[in-house]
Parts: sequence; C-alpha cells; structure tokens
Amino acid sequence: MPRPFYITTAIDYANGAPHLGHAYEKVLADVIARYQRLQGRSVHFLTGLDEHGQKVQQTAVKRQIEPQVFVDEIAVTFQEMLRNFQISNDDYIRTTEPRHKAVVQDFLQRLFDQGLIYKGQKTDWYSTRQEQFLTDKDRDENGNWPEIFGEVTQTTEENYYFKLSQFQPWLIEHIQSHPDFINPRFRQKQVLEFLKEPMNDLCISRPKSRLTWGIELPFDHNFVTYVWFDALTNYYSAVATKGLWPADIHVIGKDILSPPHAVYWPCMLKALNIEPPKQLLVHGWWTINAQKASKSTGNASETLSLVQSHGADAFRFYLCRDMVVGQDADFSVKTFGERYKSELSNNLGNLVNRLLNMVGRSYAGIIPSPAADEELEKSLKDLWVITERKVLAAFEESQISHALEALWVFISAMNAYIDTRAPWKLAKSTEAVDRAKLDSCLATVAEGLRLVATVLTPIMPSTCEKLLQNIGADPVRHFAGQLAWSNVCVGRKVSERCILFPPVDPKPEEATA
RNA sequence: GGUAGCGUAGCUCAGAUGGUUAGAGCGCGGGACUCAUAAGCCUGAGGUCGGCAGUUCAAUUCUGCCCGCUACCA
Repeated sequence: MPRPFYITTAIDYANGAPHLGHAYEKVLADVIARYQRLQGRSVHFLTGLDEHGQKVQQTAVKRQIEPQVFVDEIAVTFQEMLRNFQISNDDYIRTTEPRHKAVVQDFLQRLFDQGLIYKGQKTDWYSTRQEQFLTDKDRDENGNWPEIFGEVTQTTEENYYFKLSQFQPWLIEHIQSHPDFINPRFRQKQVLEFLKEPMNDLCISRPKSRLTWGIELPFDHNFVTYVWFDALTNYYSAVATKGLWPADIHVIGKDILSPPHAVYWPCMLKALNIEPPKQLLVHGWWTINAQKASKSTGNASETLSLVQSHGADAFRFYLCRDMVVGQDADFSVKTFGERYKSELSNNLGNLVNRLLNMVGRSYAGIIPSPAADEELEKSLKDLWVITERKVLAAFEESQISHALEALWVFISAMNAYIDTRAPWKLAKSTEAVDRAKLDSCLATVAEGLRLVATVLTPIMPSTCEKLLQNIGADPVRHFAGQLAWSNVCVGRKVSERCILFPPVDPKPEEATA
C-alpha cells in the first residue's frame, strides 16, 4: 500500500474577502489532488485559514466584536468559495482550533527545551498612531518619519527568537541535493541567492501588551507566538495524528516562497527533527485586466462572479489554461469569454453534439461497432497515444496548461477527422462499404470523447461526468484501464442533445469594455 | 542599490539542455462544406524571437553589457 499523497495549499489570511488569487491556488491544488485520486492513490488534501494576528485583532476591535466571531464569519465566506469552485479538500484547518494550538505549543516547547528558542532584546522605532514598528525604509528622503506615523518613539522590546541561522548550511545543502524541492526550478535560484547572506534569527513572539490574539507561548504566558510558527505549522498540525507527514506538495504563491516556505519552514522542521515537505509548488500572480489585483478596487473579488455566469468548471478550465504554473498571468473577462466560446463551446461542446446528433439520426442513438478502421482512424489512435503521454507527463509535473494544450490538439484533430470522413455523406449512401466507414467514424469519435472526458476529469469534474453520461459511458473512478483506446462505448445509448457550455451573454458593462 | 523573473506574430502566450523554412490560440483575409451550440474544416497574410557585442562551423536559445516591465531583498 503506497503512502497517501498529502497536498496542501497555503492557508488564507482571515482579513478580507476571498479573491481570484485564493481561488486559483485552491483550484490548482484540487486538480492535482483529483488527478492523484484518479491515478489510484489515496489522497489527503488540506486547505484552511490563518486566523490570528494583528490585523484580525484590529478589525475585530474596530467592529466591536470578538476576534473569534469575526474569523468565524470570514471562514464561512472562504468555505463558500471552496464549494463554488468544487474544491475537493479532505480537511479544513483553522489556526484557532485546539488541535492546531496544541501542536504549535508542543513545537515551541520542544525547541525552547533544546535551547533553540531564546529571549532577546531589540531596539525599534514605534509609531503609536499606526500601531506598528518602523524601519529605516519608512523614512522619507530627508531621513525623517513621514507625517502619517505621528509621534515615533524609540522602544526596546524583549521577544523570543528562534535560532534559525544555525540551520542555514543544512538548508543550502538540502535545496541543492533536492532539485524537486522547489518547483518550478527557476525559483530555486532566488532562494539560494537569499541564502548567500547570513540569516538573522527569527523573531517569533509578541508581548501580550501589543497582541493578545494569538497562541500563547507555553513557557512564557506574557507572550503569544507571531506569524510563522502559528501559520506554517498548520501543515503538520492538521495531520499530526494521521501519520501523513511529510507533505508531498505545498502549493504556494511566489510571494511566500522565500523566506517563509523555503527557509523558515524547513528549518523549523529540521530543528524538531521532522522531515521537510517533498515539494513547494510555486505559482505566480494573476493580474486583472493588466492591473495588479487589488482589495481596494475589488477587482479581484468581482472576477469570482464568473463562476455564477459560466460555471465552476469553465472557470477552473480558464485558470488552468491561461496560467503557466510559476509565471504570472492576466485575467480578463474578455479572454475568459473567448476561451469559453472558442475552446469549450465550439471545439469541445459542439463536437459532442456533432456525435450525438449523428448517432441519433443514423443509429437510433446506439453507438455502432467500428467496422472499417483505416488510416484515418489509425492516425487518430496514434495521436491519442501521444496525447495521453503528454497529458499525464504534464499532470505529473503539475503543468496543467500543458496538459490542456495537448488535449485540445487532439480535440481539434477529431473535428478535422469528422470533416475528412464526412459522415453526413456516408449516411446517405446505401453501399455497405460506406456504412462500415460510418460505423467506424462514429465509434471513433465516441471513443475519442470518452478518453478526453476521462483525462479532463480532474480539471472539469462535473462537465466530464455529464459528457460521459451523455455518450453512454460510465463515470470515471480510476484511470487504470480507462486511458487506452477501447470499444467500451459500443452498443451504449447516447442522449439526444447535450449543451455542455451554453452561450453566455456578456454583462452590458463588460460588452463595451 | 542588490538579486531573480519576464521582454517571441495585431492580441494572449507556448517553446528551444545551440542546428533544417520559429509555434499555438484568438483576431483578420480567402475557399470548400453542412452532421453540429451560425459551430467545424482547409488556406493566406503577419515575427531581423527587446537592443548591442562576444563565444561558436552555427544563437532567438549560451556569456557580457544596455533598455523596459515585475517581484523579492536592502
């Protein structure tokens, strides 16, 4: 029995509404999780919410509610997003849960007992008005503190530090000897560059006088732990009792690769004598209509409404199709609409109806047996072998856009194949030879579509299920034995008509954009 | 300022561990067809692969410098 495949996303910070970036990361992880399940592996897929910290506390105070009440509200909106995008996570961790707090405190205590956490002092400038610490880069060009900070005072604060620096040599060696640790590879350089400089130890606490909304240090009740020990530990705390560690993939954005995930997290684990995760899968950022995604303009949240108009699967498809994992991509309603119409409605959806109609007309809806396979059929089958190999390789590398590219080459080839065969002509012929060709043509397209829908299931689960059902095929449970060209659809009854991707009218304000 | 990434057809982007005429989709022009969600197919136009220099028999692909954009760090 192989070890279960454990995949996570970063946990979202509970301060604000879910937006495109949140959704994308879940979709990417979900596609990989579904792929692995179809490959027959047992999968554990975790996502969750990061609920502590200054900003949450501030917002709660502002709204005059308990922080827990506030994050409970936020959690609902994020979980609703997961449902909207058909995310198949097996667990949802919230950092305010007892199971999480217990592990965080255990980690901290163990490191403290080993002498890897120590108390230190640091002198800082503090802005009372903004309630934040300042650094030299906050100064204006004359070296003064800008007006917005109000009175700035110098303070000395005691805090706890984790001896991060002593794990630096190990980390460099680990990254160099595990080329798959950071995917895509080019991100690795960035991390190794960062590691050329000596690291500072990591400040891991805040005094309760400043921050109460956090997990208390087990060895000093006057402090809570701050950010990284709280947030990163979720990956472990969620499966602490399940024996699933190490994680196979942490799906994260490029902004939190270095230092948090590529430096702090592996060093924390090393200090605790726990294996590091196998891989960090680092995706880029979406811009919205060529502009940076912004909470203030709300552009990143508004895009999510396309789930309602076009459906979760179409949205998932677009996200997977248009972003090369690791690079940035631009999201636009226009591009979304074009992809939807062209690739989903016209290429794929219409192809399904071409088949259904012809099978209905010539065979009373029963898929015929391929009676006369010739060169045309053979070359399509050969193309499938290539396509299958490319698609699976792309999934294995988490390069979903490559899988879709290859798949659409095959879909186009099927449309071209139909035109070459011209089954509407064959259907008018009374010659047995033509009838045999017609049999083959429709059987071939049916089988091609079955294969496409099978392998496309991780990306568009509902649509593929519907497609398979409409061509009389069984739902996909596993890829095993399902990806080879076969005649399983022969004799199956197809439905009359199936609109997988109905035309969607653009909203009035978008039509002019 | 340092580091990394990006800069390829009108648009959005793939790709090349250096090697025949650099690819796709969309958009645009032309054509034949009609089974289908006015979809599909064929075909054409369109690029000195950011600029300069170097290494090489050969560079868009490697190296250096420069320019522009982005991110991280200081």
